[in-house]
Amino acid sequence: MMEETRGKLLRAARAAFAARGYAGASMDELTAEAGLTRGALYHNFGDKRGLLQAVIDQIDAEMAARLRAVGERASHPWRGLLDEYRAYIEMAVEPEIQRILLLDGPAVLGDPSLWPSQNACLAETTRRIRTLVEDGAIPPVDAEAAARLLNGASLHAALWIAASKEPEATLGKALEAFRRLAEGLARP
Amino acid sequence: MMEETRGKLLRAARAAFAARGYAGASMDELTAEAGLTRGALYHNFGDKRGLLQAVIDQIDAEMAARLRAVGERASHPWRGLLDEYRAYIEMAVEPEIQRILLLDGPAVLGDPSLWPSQNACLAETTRRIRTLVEDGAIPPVDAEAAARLLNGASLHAALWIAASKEPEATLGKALEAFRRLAEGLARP
DNA sequence: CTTCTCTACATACGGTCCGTATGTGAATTG
DNA sequence: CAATTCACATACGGACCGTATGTAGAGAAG
Repeated sequence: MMEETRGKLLRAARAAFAARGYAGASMDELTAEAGLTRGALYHNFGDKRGLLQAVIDQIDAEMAARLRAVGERASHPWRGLLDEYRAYIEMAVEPEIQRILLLDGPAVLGDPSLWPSQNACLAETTRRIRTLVEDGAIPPVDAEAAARLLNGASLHAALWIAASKEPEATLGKALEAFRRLAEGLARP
Repeated sequence: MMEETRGKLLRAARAAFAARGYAGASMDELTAEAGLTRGALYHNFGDKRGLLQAVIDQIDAEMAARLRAVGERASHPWRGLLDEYRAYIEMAVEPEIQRILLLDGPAVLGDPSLWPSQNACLAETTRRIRTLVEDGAIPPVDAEAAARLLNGASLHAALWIAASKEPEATLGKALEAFRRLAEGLARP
């Protein structure tokens, strides 16, 4: 079964990329870990970049689903936006996501918005901002531009937190500063 | 003269990293381009990462100087902040800076704020925000947190612009959204 | 039932690249 | 003038990626 092979390789690749980084991950080791050889890998994913792309698509989809769930649980649309970004930052602190999606991904594959996965995370936050504008909850703004900037801010916050000695305190500072910035969107 | 050798290698490395990316740049080619061999490189910079570090320190210092110059030319402190970030975004669109400092740098060396260069750019914008707070121009805010988020937003804006079909229009959208976010800092 | 083809991998090979170990000529020091 | 150090060159080993080739099994064709 080919689908099973792909699954095994994806799991092994996620673990290897997360643990050693894209450049440091050996395809021989990684495939052996999955009980296969590089032949299977090149047959299914084309090359090493293709494998990274597949891993990223998977992670991106998972993150977008988590974001949407968080946003939908919120009592108020504006609160939903803040909750989503809090969740985004917290996810971006996870080593696997940070290493693969935020550091290696852009370096190897270039601008995330050009990825085939279409960057589901970005689409999700863009959609939410657009909804806020359409509902009149915030003044008109280019939703994609705002989402991109807020995503960038969140991502940097996550790098900061991950490298911090006191992650909890740093998270608090980052969230407070983020709220201030986001409120710039809410004012006329 | 050792300083001259370092200079030659740094120039060649900047060009090679910018053109082919860190992973794609061959140290044999790069050193040959400088009229030297890998021996000189390992003697002066330790390893490939050390060379990247040196290149990044150089670029970072240049950017910080440019930022400071822009900020000081401004008529008003708040305007200085906006001008600085406009300049930051415009610099971050330059292929050399984007490729080396923003994409490969974090992937290879990790969080920029931990770099020996101390990230002069971040220090510069942090200093400017702190000044605004101390002068009472904006309400109190954690200057480092705000600077990190705004830098992250700018960086993402630059990636967006660089990948855009119509960079000028995209730059306009990004700057407008950025102004909105920054104004969140200015309100009580 | 036989044969042929096609698929999904495995194996083999070549070339590139990095880091280190070693060599070397010039400058410096005592 | 001998000895040492420095700044760089050369040589070597090992790892890794991509491709070319091999192969066992399944299904189609006749």
